[in-house]
Amino acid sequence: MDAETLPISGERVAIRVHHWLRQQLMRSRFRPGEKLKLRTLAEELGVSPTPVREALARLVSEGALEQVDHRSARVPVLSDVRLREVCELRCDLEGKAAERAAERAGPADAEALAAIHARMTQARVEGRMAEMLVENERFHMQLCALARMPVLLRMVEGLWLQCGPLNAGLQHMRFLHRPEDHPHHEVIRGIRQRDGGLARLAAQRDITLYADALLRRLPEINATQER
Amino acid sequence: MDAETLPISGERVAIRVHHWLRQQLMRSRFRPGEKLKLRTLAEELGVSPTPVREALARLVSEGALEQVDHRSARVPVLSDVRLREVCELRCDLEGKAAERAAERAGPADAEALAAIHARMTQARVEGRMAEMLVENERFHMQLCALARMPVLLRMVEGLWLQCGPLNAGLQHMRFLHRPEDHPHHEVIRGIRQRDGGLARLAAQRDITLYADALLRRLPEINATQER
DNA sequence: GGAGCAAATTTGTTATCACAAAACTCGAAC
DNA sequence: GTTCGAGTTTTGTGATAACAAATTTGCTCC
Repeated sequence: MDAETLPISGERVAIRVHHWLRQQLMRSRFRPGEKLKLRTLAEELGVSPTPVREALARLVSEGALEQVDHRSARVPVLSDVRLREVCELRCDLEGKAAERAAERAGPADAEALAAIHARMTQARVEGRMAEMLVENERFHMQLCALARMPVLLRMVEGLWLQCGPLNAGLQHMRFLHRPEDHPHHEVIRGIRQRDGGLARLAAQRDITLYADALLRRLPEINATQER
Repeated sequence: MDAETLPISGERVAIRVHHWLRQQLMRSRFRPGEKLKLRTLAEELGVSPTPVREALARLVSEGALEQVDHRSARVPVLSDVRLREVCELRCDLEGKAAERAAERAGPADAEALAAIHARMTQARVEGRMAEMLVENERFHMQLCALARMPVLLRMVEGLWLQCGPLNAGLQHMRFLHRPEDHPHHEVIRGIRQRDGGLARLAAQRDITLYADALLRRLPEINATQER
């Protein structure tokens, strides 16, 4: 489950470091406000500072990290209004993606989506929360991929990355809804029935529920921030 | 008007190179499909390859450049469908920004916007097309800034950057509409009257007209691509 | 003249080094 | 006990060099 070491995938070291850091951010390894130190990361990964530098620069450009005092990079501390903005944009963009996906996806795509959701539910009931979060992300990204809008997909990935460090606060959260009431079910139904409006509304409801839960937890999450 | 040399602004070399490359892309200095070579750029700017590398990596992450064969970076060649997608997303996001700006901006903001548009019109009638494009970009970015949504602003900047290399094709284009019919006027009116719906529709009409004109020119623009 | 292939050159990647600025440490003074 | 400051350490930046992969060149053979 854990991967303290660099993934073998990808050829260039800088790309591998970028993926690794991305994964660590989505798994909330770093707390909001924490500074990421060049040599520390390089030493842990067994590489030189140069590719780590490139990876950090990319993450800053993607909005996953923020530059502080024009020197070091740190995990952003999301304010209440900023988290609301990210979630509002996710509603717009993922809503559009869901609608387009319903128009373009075939039956096999809908079943693949259902399979992902099933794995997610299984992980949740068995208490493997980290895995649950991974499958949830996979569900949303797969939905966006079905819309066949690569620019939109990239933007949604960026928005997810900005929320990543906060997901730790969801690990110990109670169920937001009973399994059979999960909004994903209606999303899947929208895809199956090629009902774009239904898929859009369901996706937006899913995000809204997530946002509300996160906003309630935000004060205590930010209380644990570094510095 | 021209700036072959690095801007003095910003402290770090990598940041300056990044800004410079961004500017060059918006001014269509590089053709679609052109490869950007590390040592060539570094020599031209009188710096070492290291900061140029970081700048290129950032631009790839922003979608302004694309990685080819996992090695070099090149200016993307926008297909018809991809340009449509970018413009559709611009419609959605800038439309939302215009609506929010109308709700949040004050009278002084509206006049500042009108002043930018006046400078743009002046530049256009006097044939200074490059300057016209700069002022047009300033108008749209200022509009997004008035919405006070920093995440949205960053995403719109990214979308503009992807269209930047194509703007050369607009330099020699006929007027899209008579000056008094320019959609910007209705955007400004929407801001003045705090009419979010009007501002949104006008902004979207502006983008649609731009997109249609660009799509007509796209074949000949892509015909001049490199390699 | 064109195809194939090897040498030479170009080009991107990464590690190392020197440097400057920021952060930290540790006393001393009040 | 707190504050200030000098010296040390840490940390990021950018140039350089070594290396590898890709590209180009130029020659031969058909």
